Amino acid sequence: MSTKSAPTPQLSGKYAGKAASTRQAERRQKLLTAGIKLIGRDGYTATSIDAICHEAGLTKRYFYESFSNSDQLLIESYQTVTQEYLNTIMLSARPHLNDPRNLVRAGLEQAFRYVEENPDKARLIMIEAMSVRSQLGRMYGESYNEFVELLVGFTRPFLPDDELGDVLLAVMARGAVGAIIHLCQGWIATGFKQPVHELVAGTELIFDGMGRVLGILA
Amino acid sequence: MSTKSAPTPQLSGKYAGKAASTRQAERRQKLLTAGIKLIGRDGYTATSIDAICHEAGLTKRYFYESFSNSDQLLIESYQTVTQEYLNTIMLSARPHLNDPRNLVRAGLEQAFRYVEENPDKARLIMIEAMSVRSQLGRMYGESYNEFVELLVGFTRPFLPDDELGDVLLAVMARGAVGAIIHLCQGWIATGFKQPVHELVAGTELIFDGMGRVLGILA
DNA sequence: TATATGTGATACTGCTTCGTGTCAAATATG
DNA sequence: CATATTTGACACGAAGCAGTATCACATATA
Repeated sequence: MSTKSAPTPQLSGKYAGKAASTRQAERRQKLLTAGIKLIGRDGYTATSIDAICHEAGLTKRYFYESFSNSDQLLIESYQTVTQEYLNTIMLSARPHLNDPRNLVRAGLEQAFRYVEENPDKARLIMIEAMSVRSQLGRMYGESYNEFVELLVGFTRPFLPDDELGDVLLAVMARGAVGAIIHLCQGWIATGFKQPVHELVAGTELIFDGMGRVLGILA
Repeated sequence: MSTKSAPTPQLSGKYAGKAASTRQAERRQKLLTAGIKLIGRDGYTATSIDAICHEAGLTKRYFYESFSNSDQLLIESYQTVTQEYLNTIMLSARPHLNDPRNLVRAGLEQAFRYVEENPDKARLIMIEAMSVRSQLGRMYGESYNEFVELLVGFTRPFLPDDELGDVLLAVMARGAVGAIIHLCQGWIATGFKQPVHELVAGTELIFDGMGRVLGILA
């Protein structure tokens, strides 16, 4: 009983041909995907942990293996989708880094198009995330500011040396982000009735005005 | 037993010196006030009907006398507070109806000041209302558009005959509302750290730019 | 005083969800 | 084949809340 006492502890054994860490990562990903889908489609408060597990084809045990509660999943979902959203906008804008007007237009078009093509994800990051934002004001200062940083980053190269002040520039950028988000929220809530080009054109005019104030455009 | 069968039904009797309808209206108002306070302070999902009744000094029976469920109360609270919010802004702006710059400044100052002075109410209409907005997209098209109408109404007198198109004007106005709301949301979430004058100044610049685009300002 | 209605406190049912625990089947190792 | 771990299905207790009902007390009218 002593010689064989520890019967080959077999830590991190394989199963289904995959290592334990791999399996766990896959489960986590499944839960995240399921959470994004259900929370975005049905709303955060209407989505139970059981429902997410069912959608993911797993059981609750594995939910608590990867997340401590449903807030955690919402936060992670929010960050994941927000990152994806910003990436697609950046990719659309990047080809026009030297032309402010086309830069704005390309970015805005993608900002709205993504919402139309991914309504659940958009609902998640633009509407449902508020449920937890009220509890975690931090998120507002973290993941969300990336959007603002993106905007300021695109703008700065065109700025004259006027020195308007970083504070005011930041406020304007946050306001611009708010304009886009708010228009998307209304768009989602009314079933995407308004054509995308109208939203883009109107938002372009707002950016146009800010460009003039900043001394970038005529 | 038949002559006195209907024992003086005594419909709508008095109590505590007040008519039945008066008493009921007072109870309803108490519940509304309590709901605004608690939902704004603790969040919609964290506020139970029992808690609202306790805060109002009433019992559940009277909650269901005036509202069919908690969603109803949230909607009514939202509409009440939104109306109050718009009224204070209008009152602040009205003295400057002939001067666009001061009109904008006065309106914006009040828009932010109200939030700082009534954080619970602001949280209610700018953050918690989203909880039910996702289910009732209608609200977005009703009570909320009053804000947009307010803005367009203030703007129209200054518009040249350029005819930019009502559609684009509406999109711009909704975007401007979104900018303000979004800035307020962030401001609330970060505990009102940023001084109000910075928010006003930055937002003023956005409106300034829109004014130029619309041909109102130089 | 007697009766009817308004009021407040509280109990109760039914439902849902969370978070944890149990147990048998499936898959690995020796 | 024997043993250990992983997995899935499900059960269970605790808690919270919605919505309704009950009962004693307060206030009105006759």
